[in-house]
Amino acid sequence: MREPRRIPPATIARLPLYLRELEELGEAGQDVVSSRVLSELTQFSSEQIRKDLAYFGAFGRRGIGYSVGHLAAAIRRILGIAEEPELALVGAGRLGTALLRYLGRRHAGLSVGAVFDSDPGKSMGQVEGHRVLPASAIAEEVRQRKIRLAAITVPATAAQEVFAALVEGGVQAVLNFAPVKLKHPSVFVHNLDLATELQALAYYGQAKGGTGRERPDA
Amino acid sequence: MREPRRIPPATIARLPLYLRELEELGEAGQDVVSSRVLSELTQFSSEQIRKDLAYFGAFGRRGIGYSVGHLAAAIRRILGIAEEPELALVGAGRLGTALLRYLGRRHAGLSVGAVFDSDPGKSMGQVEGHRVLPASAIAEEVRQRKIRLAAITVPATAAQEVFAALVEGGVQAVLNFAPVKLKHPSVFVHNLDLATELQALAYYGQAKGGTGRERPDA
DNA sequence: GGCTGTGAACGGCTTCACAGCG
DNA sequence: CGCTGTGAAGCCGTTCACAGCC
Repeated sequence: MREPRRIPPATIARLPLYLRELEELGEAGQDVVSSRVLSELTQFSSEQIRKDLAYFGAFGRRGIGYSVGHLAAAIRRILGIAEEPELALVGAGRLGTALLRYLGRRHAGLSVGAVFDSDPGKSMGQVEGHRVLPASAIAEEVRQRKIRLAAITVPATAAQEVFAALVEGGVQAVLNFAPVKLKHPSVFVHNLDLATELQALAYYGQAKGGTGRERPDA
Repeated sequence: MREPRRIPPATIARLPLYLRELEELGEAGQDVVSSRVLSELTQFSSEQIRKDLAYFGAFGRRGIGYSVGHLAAAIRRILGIAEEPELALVGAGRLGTALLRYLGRRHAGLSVGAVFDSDPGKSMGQVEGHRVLPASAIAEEVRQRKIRLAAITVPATAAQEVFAALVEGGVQAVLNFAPVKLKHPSVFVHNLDLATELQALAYYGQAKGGTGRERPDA
């Protein structure tokens, strides 16, 4: 079975975590790894790991395990980070800068294609080594550079407008940190509000609330 | 049916989003809201909203809808943010500072109880109006102030150690941004690696990858 | 008539059990 | 014998359909 119409989103969300462990194993000199070992590292069941990978093909060798290097390369291809796609970042505030640092420090397979900010002061300068363009240039710049990925780290009031410009420029997938639910029929949006995450966390911090188990999805 | 043993995590994750819309409705002067209207605002189905709320009791009036104020208060109680619990933040870098700003700007129902950083320079100063304590003080400070919630925004190498100190201090729930999978049998952990999120996003930014639909879980 | 609350049906993800190779 | 790959079963959350109230 190769690449059915639709892969479970839960599977896609786990692939980067497998990749993270594979890269560590590779740096440690490991050539081969079994789903059992990956299971211990990631805390996902070994069957689940095998099933996730099987959606995309047969990468392992029976009786042996998976080649660390080959599997990592396969996951990068699947995720589309093998060719280092460019990311557009809108909002060069604290959170945006934090993201730029993350990407600069670790090699995630993503490059920063463009950084935007509506603040003229920031628009003139540089942030984390990237030139900052004015928000008014979003649509054109994104289109010209054929950027498909974007992250929005602007205040709530600006998010909708910025999103429209990104969509106009042809962006295909957006990670939105602003506390506004963005939606579009043909663009993938992942809304990730940090305040909301903390509020959900609070539930599990209550005496009676949490069972002590880890959250199953993350 | 009132408060069964275990509430679906997906339900808990949606409650803050309902709350966000309820607060906006309240500021707009709305007294009553139907699950239909909440559905349009949040993009979750009205049945799902009703079912989520029904886990905790019957808050609505048939034929009328839900009282905006009462429902908001109920959700705050359920999440445990009615009494404004304190949060411990470890790591006063870019991301940590961004989080502090988020919490300062919006009233999320959480207060910042303590901020820690291993950098002596930061430990002496203030960040976003909060005094920064040395990482060595984590366990004792958390225990003394009875802090149950924590966020970790430190580099990967420090995360495990910091986590151990928080657990020692008696923390009950942790939001971990470091690219390390933290786990503990009696403490709830939500691992949220931003680089990982971006890598998963890349999948949906591919030509063939995404169907254009929004991610169902967020 | 409108809207909530909820058992039943449905669907999708996970777990189980095992067949298939090395 | 070890480990992968996979149909089948189980489970959990969402959707459906409707009863119950206002």
